[in-house]
Amino acid sequence: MPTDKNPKPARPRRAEPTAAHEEDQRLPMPAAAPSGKRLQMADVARLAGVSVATVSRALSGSPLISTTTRERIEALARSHDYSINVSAQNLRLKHNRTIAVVIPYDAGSRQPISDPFFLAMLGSLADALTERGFDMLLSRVDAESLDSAARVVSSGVAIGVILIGQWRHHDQLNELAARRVPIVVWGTQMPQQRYSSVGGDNVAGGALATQHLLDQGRRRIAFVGDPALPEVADRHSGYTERLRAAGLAPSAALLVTTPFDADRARAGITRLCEGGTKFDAVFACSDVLASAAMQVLHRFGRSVPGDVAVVGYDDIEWASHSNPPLTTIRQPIARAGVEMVDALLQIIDGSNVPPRSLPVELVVRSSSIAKA
Amino acid sequence: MPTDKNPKPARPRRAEPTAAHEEDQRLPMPAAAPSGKRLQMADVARLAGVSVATVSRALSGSPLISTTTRERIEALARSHDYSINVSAQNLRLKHNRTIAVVIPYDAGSRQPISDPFFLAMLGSLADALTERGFDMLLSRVDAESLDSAARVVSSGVAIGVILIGQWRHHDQLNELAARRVPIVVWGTQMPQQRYSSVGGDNVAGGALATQHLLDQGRRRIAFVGDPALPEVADRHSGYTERLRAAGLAPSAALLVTTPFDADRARAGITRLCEGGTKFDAVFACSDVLASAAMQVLHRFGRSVPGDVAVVGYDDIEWASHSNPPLTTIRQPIARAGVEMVDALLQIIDGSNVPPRSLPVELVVRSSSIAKA
DNA sequence: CCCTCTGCTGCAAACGTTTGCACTGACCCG
DNA sequence: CGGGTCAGTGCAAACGTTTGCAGCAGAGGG
Repeated sequence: MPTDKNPKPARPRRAEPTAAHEEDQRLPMPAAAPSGKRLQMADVARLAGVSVATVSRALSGSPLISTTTRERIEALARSHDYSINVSAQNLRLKHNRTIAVVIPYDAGSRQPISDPFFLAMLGSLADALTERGFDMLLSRVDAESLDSAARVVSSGVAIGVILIGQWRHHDQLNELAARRVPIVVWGTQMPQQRYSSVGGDNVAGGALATQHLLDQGRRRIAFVGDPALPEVADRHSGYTERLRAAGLAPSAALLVTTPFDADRARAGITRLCEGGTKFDAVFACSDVLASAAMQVLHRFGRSVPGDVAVVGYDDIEWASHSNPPLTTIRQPIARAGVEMVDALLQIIDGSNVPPRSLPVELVVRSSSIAKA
Repeated sequence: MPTDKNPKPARPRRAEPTAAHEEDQRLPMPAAAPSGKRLQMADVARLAGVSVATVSRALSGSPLISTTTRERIEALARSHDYSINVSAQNLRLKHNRTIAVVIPYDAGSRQPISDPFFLAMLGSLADALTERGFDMLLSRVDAESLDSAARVVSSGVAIGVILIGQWRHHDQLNELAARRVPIVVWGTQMPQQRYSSVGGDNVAGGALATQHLLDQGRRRIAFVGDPALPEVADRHSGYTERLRAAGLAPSAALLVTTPFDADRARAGITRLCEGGTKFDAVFACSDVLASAAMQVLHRFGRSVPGDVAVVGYDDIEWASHSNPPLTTIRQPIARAGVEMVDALLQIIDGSNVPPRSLPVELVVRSSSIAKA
């Protein structure tokens, strides 16, 4: 009974005639009425015989409402499956529970959304946000105009931004932070950084991988990645540091500079194989790159790990399924999601959150272990 | 000059005193004011010396506004980086540009969000939605109470739902559709289906894979997957159909029933290998499953493709990098995103969209080709 | 019997847009 | 010069909530 028997004729509100019988014949309506009309708080109030204020308070759990009334209203709302209009609520509250996750779309340095590591991170964030009762708005923005990411918060759609994606956009990010846009980015800490970041400990990761290869008796370790990217730079410094500690000099000939893109990586590694440089190991800055390396090596008839030991980075799902299973540096993906959400929430509360670095871990599988 | 020289003293609106100098000292404010105060349409109007109505029209491109005025206002808005309050707009317009993408979280039949195929689909949807100017709200909901997915639209947060994920929730979905929730699901068409779906042509996919293996001279083809899932059932029927056409009888001993989960798949295939059943090929219902199969086969000393040919499904990124590269059925992921968005938009416009089936394609790589 | 207090509830004013309608000049035509 | 059209603008009423404040009934104390 949508229309109660309450007289109250002086109610020129709006049409809403013939409420009931227009919900199964939707042809007459040109394009509107995807769902007839949704009922709102006022309807619930009428049904319950109370005012909207009471309904509002009841549903929000205000202590001002008696338990009996609250329960009656809750039951009513549920049975009519009423759900509160979030736009109106957000407008009134000047607040919401949405976090924007943006993946910069960088036409230049290719790391399209298909990269499994990013996608896994996305999953992790989705879980972390759901866990804490936030909605996740996923956006793809042009990396060149990152501040369009700020719009999502300045327009009140979301209360903060989590940025994942390889970045060389330090300055833009600093500017965003200066404009008080709550933001957390996945990446390495950089000098003069005014925004918050969460990332794996890339220096340690690079060192771990390199040391492991050295421990296997490898001496000529190729490095695959683009040191122009901050995270890769850190991994590279861990790499050189370990080499030096072992009394070895890093060789430029062993550096394969390539973005996080399988095709480009294959090309680079092919050049390495074709060149005269000898090498007995590869440290690749992502598992995708390591996979590319293994493919090329296979094509050149060099066995893994017999002739060349390979270590990757990230420990994506695939790493354990590859043939041979890939030794790699595990990034704490699940924890990363939680930490980023935590950090962002603190920033929104006004705290100043210093960059965090999460521990990484060497996962030894067979791609780096000589059978001998 | 935030406060203009316009007298207008009778304006008891709200505080907003000392507008300028409270934006860099935010300590006094307890927890609010993460960004001072954001300026709104009224501010822009004041700055421009016009009414809010004019600003609203100018920014929305109404033809009622003269070009000069519009440009002046646009410039003003941009320079003060004003962005319109979306909550207010949505409230007034009773409409928005957000689509919810939900990935059911099914504790039972495991296909966690880490599955690369789903993640790729997510990326595809993100791109398709961005393309068309929609925001994407990503939700994880318990598959058992799928109708909580309806809340997102009945509360006005989104105007429609795209559901991706393996499902055995036909009835719940029918009920959602009956409640006029605009929804599109990724999957196979089923009898008595009242909701819209988009999916690959699973029967054809199963047939394609099977025929290919038959063409390679394989006769005892194991099927890996769980035919209780509608999509897998279709693939299985394509498989049996081709077998029969070749004069072979499908054997229950060659069916490895397993969910889309690498560990469970490994266990199942291990049992197959240990059992006495002979087989010379594997058709796995996802690339992840195929990968698991190849691992187990390797462990049992059976070569791929020499002893056993393997064909997967999906053609995820990994498939081409595997060793040996995996023959597989390619699902048109990029197109899937576009089609689902299209379908949903049509539904929202009131059309009735029949289920769509997208063509799949056999991608031959070395995992199925005997070197002989 | 009056007053206060407590425990609920309702009224009405925001929140920041959009848009129907009314209005104002300017211009043109007869 | 009157009347009509027209382009451009402003007023004010929604949109569906939340919440400060006021009201009101009943209990209890003086």
